[in-house]
Formats: sequence, C-alpha cells, structure tokens
Amino acid sequence: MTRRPSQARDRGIPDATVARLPLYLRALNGLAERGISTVSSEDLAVAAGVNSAKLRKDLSHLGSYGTRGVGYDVQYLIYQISRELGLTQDWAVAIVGVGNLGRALANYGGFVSRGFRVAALFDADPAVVGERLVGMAVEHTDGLENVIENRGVSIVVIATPAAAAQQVADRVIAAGVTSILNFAPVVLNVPDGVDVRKVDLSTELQILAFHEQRKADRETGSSMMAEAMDA
Amino acid sequence: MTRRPSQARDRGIPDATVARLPLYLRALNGLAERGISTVSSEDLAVAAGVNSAKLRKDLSHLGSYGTRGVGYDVQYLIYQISRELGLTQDWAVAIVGVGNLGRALANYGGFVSRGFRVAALFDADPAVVGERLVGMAVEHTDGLENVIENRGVSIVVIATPAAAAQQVADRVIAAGVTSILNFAPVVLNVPDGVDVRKVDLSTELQILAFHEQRKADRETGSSMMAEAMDA
DNA sequence: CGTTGTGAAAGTGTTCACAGCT
DNA sequence: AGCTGTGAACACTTTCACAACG
Repeated sequence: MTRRPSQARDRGIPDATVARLPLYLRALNGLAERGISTVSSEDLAVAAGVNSAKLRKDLSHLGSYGTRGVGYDVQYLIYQISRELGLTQDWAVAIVGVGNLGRALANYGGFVSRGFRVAALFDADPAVVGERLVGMAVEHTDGLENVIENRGVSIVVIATPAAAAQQVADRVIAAGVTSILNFAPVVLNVPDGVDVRKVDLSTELQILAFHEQRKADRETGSSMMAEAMDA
Repeated sequence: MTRRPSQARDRGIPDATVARLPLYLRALNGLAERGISTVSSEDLAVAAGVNSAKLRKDLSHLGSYGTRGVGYDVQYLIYQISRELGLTQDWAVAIVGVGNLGRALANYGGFVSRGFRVAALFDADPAVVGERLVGMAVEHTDGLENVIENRGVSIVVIATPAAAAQQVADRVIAAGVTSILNFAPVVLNVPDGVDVRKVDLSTELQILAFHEQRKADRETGSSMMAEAMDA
C-alpha cells in the first residue's frame, strides 16, 4: 500500500483549504439568501474573512469554476463545494453523552444546516435514558454497537465526561466508525484511518489568555523591555 | 517602528506552539496526579499525542527547562507553561447568551481548571434573566458595558444566535474587551488588536464528512476514478 | 476592461539527526 | 549512557504579481 505522508497528487486538496471550505459555503449561503447570484473573489473573501488570493487558490483546487472578468456563480459554487465536502448525501450522526453539552449540540440549529441528521442519542445514566429530545428518545450506551450498525451511523460526537471518552471511542471504532468529533478534554488514542477532531473550550480560553497577557505586557513597561531585548 | 512580519526575536512564541501548550499542560497535570515527578520528552509527547521532536522544539521556545539525560520536572514545567499562558492570574470571563450552549459552558467543569472565573452571565430574553446558574443570576444584556467595566471582564464568550453575535461583539469591544471566543456561526468583524477565536460545530462536522467521503470513495470503485482522473 | 487562475517567492511549521550536556 | 536543545532539511501555507482569458 503506497502511503505518502498524506496529500499525494491524486486530487489532494490541502488540509488548510478543506478547513476553509465550510466558511466559504456559509458565506455563499448568506449571499444566496440576499438574492446575489454572482460574486467576485474579493467580495466573497471579505464575506468569509480571508484574503482574496487565498480564496482563489483554495477554489482552484476544486476546479475552474469562475469566469474571468466576472466572478463566481453563487449557486454553482455552493453546489460544487457541497459536493466536495460530501454534503450532497446525508450523514447519520450519533451523540454520546446527553449532559448540558450534548443537549446543546442536539438542539443546535435543527442539527446543522444540511447534510447531517441526528440518528441516535446515548447516555450511560438511567435517569436520562428515555428522555425525549429533538423528537428522539435517549438510548442507553449498552446498545451503542447495535444502533450504530443498524442505523448506518458514520460520525460520532463524544460529549461525555473525560473519563468515559476513550472507552466510548474504542467501542464505536470497533463498531466501524471512522470519524469522531470529540468534546471531552482528553487525547483520544485511535488506530490509523480513524479521524478525530477535537473541540476544547479550555484550550481556546488559554490561547486567548496568552494573547491577552501579551497585550497587557505591551502596555505597561514595554519600552523598557524593548530596549533590553534589542541590546 | 520596526515591524517584522510577526514573531521577530523578541520572545515571539510561534502560534502553532501556543496552540499546543494547553495540551501539554493537561498532560502534565495528568502525570502530576499520578504522582510522577519527572518525564522525558518522549513520554510527555505520547501523553499529549504529538511527536517528541515537536514537543522539545515547542518547549525550547519557553526556555531551557529540561535536564539532559533526565527529562523535565513535571511541577516546574507546569508552572512555566501556566506562567507563559497567563494562568497565574485569574481572568474574568463573561458568557453572553444563556441558551443550551451557554448553560453547558457555564457548567463546564467548575468553569475550567484554573485561571478562569465566570464573572457574569447575560441574556436578552427577559424569561431567562434572573435565573440562577452556577451561583449566579443571569443579567440582561442592557447592562453589558457597565458590568464588563465594573468587574474587569477581559474575555467574552459569545453563545448567542448568529443574528445577535456581531452586535454583542461591537458592544463588548466598545467596552474595552479585546479577547472573544465566538460560538455563533458568523464571521465577526473586529478592529485590529482584538483577538477572536471561533468554535464551530458545523465546520468541524463538514471537515469530518469530507474525509469520511474520501475513505468511502477509496473503497468503492477507486481504481475506476483514479484512471478517469489520470487521463 | 476586470477578474480569475497560478507560477514563483516568502513565510511558517515539522521532522530529522546529532552535538552537547548531565 | 541517555536525553535535551537545535541547526539544517523538508513540507506545507500564504502572499505576490501578472499572464491569460472571457
């Protein structure tokens, strides 16, 4: 099995680009709602909060979908990006852990725009099992493997306490899941071929604190420091 | 004013490194709890899920805190990283928007380990205002500016619906806030000097869907596609 | 004309591999 | 003897600037 680091030439869209496609898609949907049918890279870039050269290079990885001198057709670009992201099919998502966060996720905007469907909710707590949420009964984690296979769940969201997350991951991976979105503050150990994305509130706050501290330092006694550093 | 692109020599820690420090800190806290007092870059790297060369280079930006032939002192490194991240002081955080997500955030682990304190909760809905949550009454967003200034809030978490997010951002920035953690699915427009970090469920799911689709393509009819592509 | 698509340059991040220290 | 700290090589990403084209 040829295993180049990643990317390869075979239609490889850079990771940095993939991470921005959802952003463009949202900006395009906003334009479409306002009845705009054509957009230049400059205008779309502003709407998405990036610079226009980057946007053009990103889109060029998908193909040549623009018209020189004119711009991009909004609807057509929405379709192409959706297609590339795999949103033209519906993905069955299971949420494991129905605490505050799990509830928030389940309720979040009809789950999310298009492309995803909450197919199951799980919790280990018998007091929560049976509760109805977004038209769906919470099931006990005992049934995890069966339900995942029967309902074709391909993406699992882990919103359990940290202590339970690795065990949940092991079980859903054993059941065939290869995409996990992890909200628990632990590093999941997974085999090759399984994608994990992590969302971590405390990490984000700590990064903000770092920059905030920098800004504070710069205001008090900064010239002193600068001189000492220059020497 | 000399303005090298960014970084410069003046103590500039690369962004990529800053983003990993919280990870190392968590891994170190785990080791400390298990009574481990010294750790090698290799072991710490495994615990944090990165490779050891990267870990060593990251730590080298903070200073020379290891001992050759031995490793790093766990407590000392915890202190140095905490210091660098600005966690040796307490940051007052305000959460705006007390829906499902806001509640989840407010309840999340006593907010988060150390360094942060929920100083205010705001909502625009009179039905929610007055409700008590983590020992704190939800206040009306009318008082945003006053409360931020009086309680020294320096980080604001926006957990409102998309439509309200920009307006909230404008107001808290006018009140002096320069660090925002945004959970609303919009690109916030902010002036220079204000840091925004964005957490976005639907973006994360879309990125997973992209990779999931790739994996699926590779299993079915991949050779056919590859040939068509090569031509 | 105006705007895309893209080579080339610049900048940033990661990994290798080993000298240097304990 | 073992492990850190780091130059040098490599890989990836962003930005520039302009030729190509509708």
